[in-house]
Amino acid sequence: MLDKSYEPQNKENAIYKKWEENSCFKPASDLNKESNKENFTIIMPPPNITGQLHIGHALNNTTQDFLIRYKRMKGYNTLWIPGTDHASIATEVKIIDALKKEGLSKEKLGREEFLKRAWQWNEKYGGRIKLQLKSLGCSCDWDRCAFTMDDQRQKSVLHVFKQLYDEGYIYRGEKLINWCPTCKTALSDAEVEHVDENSNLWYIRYPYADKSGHLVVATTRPETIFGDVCVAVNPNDERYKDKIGKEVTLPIINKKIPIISDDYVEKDFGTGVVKITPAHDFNDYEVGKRHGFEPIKIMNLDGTMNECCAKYANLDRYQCRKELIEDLKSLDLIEKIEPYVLPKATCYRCHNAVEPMMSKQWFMDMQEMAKLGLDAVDNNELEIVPNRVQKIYRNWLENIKDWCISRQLWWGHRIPAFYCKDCGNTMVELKKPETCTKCGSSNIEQDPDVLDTWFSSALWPFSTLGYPDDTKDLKTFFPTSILVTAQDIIFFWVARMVMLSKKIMGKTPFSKVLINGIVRDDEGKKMSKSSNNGVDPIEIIEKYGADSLRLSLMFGNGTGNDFRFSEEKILEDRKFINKVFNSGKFLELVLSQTYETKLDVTKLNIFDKWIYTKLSEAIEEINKFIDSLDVCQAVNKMYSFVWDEFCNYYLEFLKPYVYSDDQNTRANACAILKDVYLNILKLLHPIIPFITEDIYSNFTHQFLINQNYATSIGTFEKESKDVEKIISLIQKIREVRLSYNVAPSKRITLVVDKSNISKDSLNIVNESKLVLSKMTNIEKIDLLDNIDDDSIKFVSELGEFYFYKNEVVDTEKEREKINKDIEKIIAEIKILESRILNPNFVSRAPQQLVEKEKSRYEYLLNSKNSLEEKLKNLK
RNA sequence: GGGAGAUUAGCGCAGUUGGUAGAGUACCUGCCUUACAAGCAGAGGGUCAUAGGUUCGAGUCCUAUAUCUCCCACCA
Repeated sequence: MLDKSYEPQNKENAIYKKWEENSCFKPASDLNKESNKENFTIIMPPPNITGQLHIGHALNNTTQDFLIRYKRMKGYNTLWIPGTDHASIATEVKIIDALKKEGLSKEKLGREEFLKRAWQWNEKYGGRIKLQLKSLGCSCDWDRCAFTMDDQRQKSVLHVFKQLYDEGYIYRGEKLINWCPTCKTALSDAEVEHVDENSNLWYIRYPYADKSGHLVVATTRPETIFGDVCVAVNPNDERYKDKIGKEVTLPIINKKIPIISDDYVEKDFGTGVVKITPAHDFNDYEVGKRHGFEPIKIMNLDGTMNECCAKYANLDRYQCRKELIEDLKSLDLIEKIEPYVLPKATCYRCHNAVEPMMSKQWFMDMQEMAKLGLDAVDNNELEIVPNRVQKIYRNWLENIKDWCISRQLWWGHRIPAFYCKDCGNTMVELKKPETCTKCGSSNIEQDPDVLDTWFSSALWPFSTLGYPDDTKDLKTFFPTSILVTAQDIIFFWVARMVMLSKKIMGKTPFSKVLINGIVRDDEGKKMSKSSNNGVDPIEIIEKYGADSLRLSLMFGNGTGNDFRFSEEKILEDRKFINKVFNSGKFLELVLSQTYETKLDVTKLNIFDKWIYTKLSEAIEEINKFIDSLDVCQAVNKMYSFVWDEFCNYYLEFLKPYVYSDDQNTRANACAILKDVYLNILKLLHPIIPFITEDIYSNFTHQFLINQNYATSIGTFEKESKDVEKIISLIQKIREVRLSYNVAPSKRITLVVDKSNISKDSLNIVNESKLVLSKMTNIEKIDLLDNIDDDSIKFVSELGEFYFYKNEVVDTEKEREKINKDIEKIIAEIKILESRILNPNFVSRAPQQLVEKEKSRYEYLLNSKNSLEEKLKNLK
């Protein structure tokens, strides 16, 4: 028995449990079942364990689950691997915050204790995430669930690191890198975010060393003057040509530095003179290198100034700036101060200012890697949907710099580099070496740093399948089929997976990437942890059910377009599920009042043939849409087929038959209804898995999740067209009844002019007598040889029909109505004339179209004439 | 500074080879018709941001402009 009404809240968890217990999420190959088709594999983008999932994750995972469920029913050997990401820096930031509240710090706790905390954190939040995914109905194989820090994934990371080191792609060196003084770690370029900040451009006087006056330097960072190695001008700048080679004296510390020329300097910006601080600015670093200057470090890693900065040593850089400006002012060395907006580099995790700093770090050489990534799209090994995103991907790879992969953090994969403390030898090994390979000393220490969290993510498509071990999974499921992800991690993640998969595995990790849109809140703002407007999917699921949430996320939103989330939309979309549920109730009711026979295909009436044709068309269209990853359109089609065609028409067509007095008619009608309905459940299962499973098992005592996808008995063109004509007749009758204000309860007579209707039309009308009377409240159909002049005439595709005037009446309404119709027709005639009377159209448009328009034109002219005549005869 | 997307009915949106603008929701009218009032039947509502262009024909292709959003970016 189905529930009294649609109430998903208490059922979904139980259904999910049943699926799990019955290994429904396993690939067929695991269960030694034959699967008739190839593999279909998705590796889930692992959510960070920093917190819980929001609606954006729900959208992402619903899309994946939709595809997996669809392919599973299509007979593919499907595997969806779930997992979570340790999110090195993000998690560490969170844990440090939590420690702060306890009055603790990372340092006080020590590395070992800190890592214990991190693992506890993982238990808690990783667990919550899994629960959320299950609530959403994700049919992933939990036995294969992976975590970027679990043993197998650690093993993958070590192997890849060692291989790339041995091959020379990974190296260690001192370079200018992005440093977060708050998180106290290096960052990659991708981890730096630029935000506009209102600041100033300070014009500082640098006196010439020979005291012959001064140069004015414009800078946004006055506090870095202590690290200046020279000042630069453009070689073609007439103002300064004769000054090149002279020296200026740095204020405060009175150090002499030369004036050099470099093309990098723009004549038109500021004063055309740039101070060069190689240790604290990326451009200056390049300029300094070109001219052979050693960078001078002036900052400590915590963002305070160091001993090079005279009395400002140990001041924070911003405090230093403030005091320095005051001091320069009192020395009359500030020419002027202009307000200036500059893009400030900030840390993508803590959002504090990032400093370029000289530091010894590990890097990955990206030149060759980038080429691999570009090849993937150039050779069509990788398709990105929507296509425009490919440009972003390509642009990033074309401008890539070496990747700084070491982080001064504790939570992450410890770099497998070991240093001999006696001779300084570096060894990269999977295990700590007992003795130094060079000097034999046993005084060996491991590098304290960990890897960028995205290093392990980059290996995800093969680490999850068991790399570096030669596993069956790796052989069977790599490369995977499709990646579904969000646009904002295309650099962090997608590009790096492609590069490293090609490098390590020799193959592109997936052939397609589907980029889903960004979820916004109901005010249109991006949902994110930082803006704190995220919505917990579980909250929504508890209120409306997972099916409602899933449907709402996928319905009526262009695939890849941004999505505006609102509870109102869920309420609207939930109605569809209610509709599906209630049509199931109807089937149940009808079955309870009859006995069932085997479906007799030879006994289909025109309505049955129509719905099967419609079902075929729907299946075909939906398949096409899903194959082109247009999930939105697929769901739109499901919606209109089920609601409009099945519920609104077919169920009504069917009623006279399922309530028929003839047992056989009744039994067959029920069997057909059941067949169509069960196929609809199959059709809908990928989008609303719980309710469809619940109803399906209620009728069949079988799992729906593992059934084959929907099929139809066939298509019947003639009957299908006939029924379309009946539908238009029904609509016409309803319209006419309403326009004459005939009470819905009033049963009236439909009149047919015997001499003026085709045999075919008459047959169709006869066959649909029952249906017509039920759906339009027609009492009887009169076939007459002569029609009274004052009968109410209307035209449908089946021919001309009439109502008796005394049953319908009201001349005034009639006149109004006819006038309105004529107006409409005239408008359309005008449009058609503009074409048909245009010789260009007639000669250049496709012949078929021309014919069609012409006959439509004829038809409209006739209709217009007869209506005008009608109007004349109206008394 | 560079790039991308958006602009369609009151609202939030769909519309892939160019061929008379679509569903949902809201509003209006009439219905508690034995699956469903979370429903049924019907009506109204749009020079598809603006201006040009290509074409027999443009929401759809091209070029500008405007507004909004996002991404990238070292002009000190």
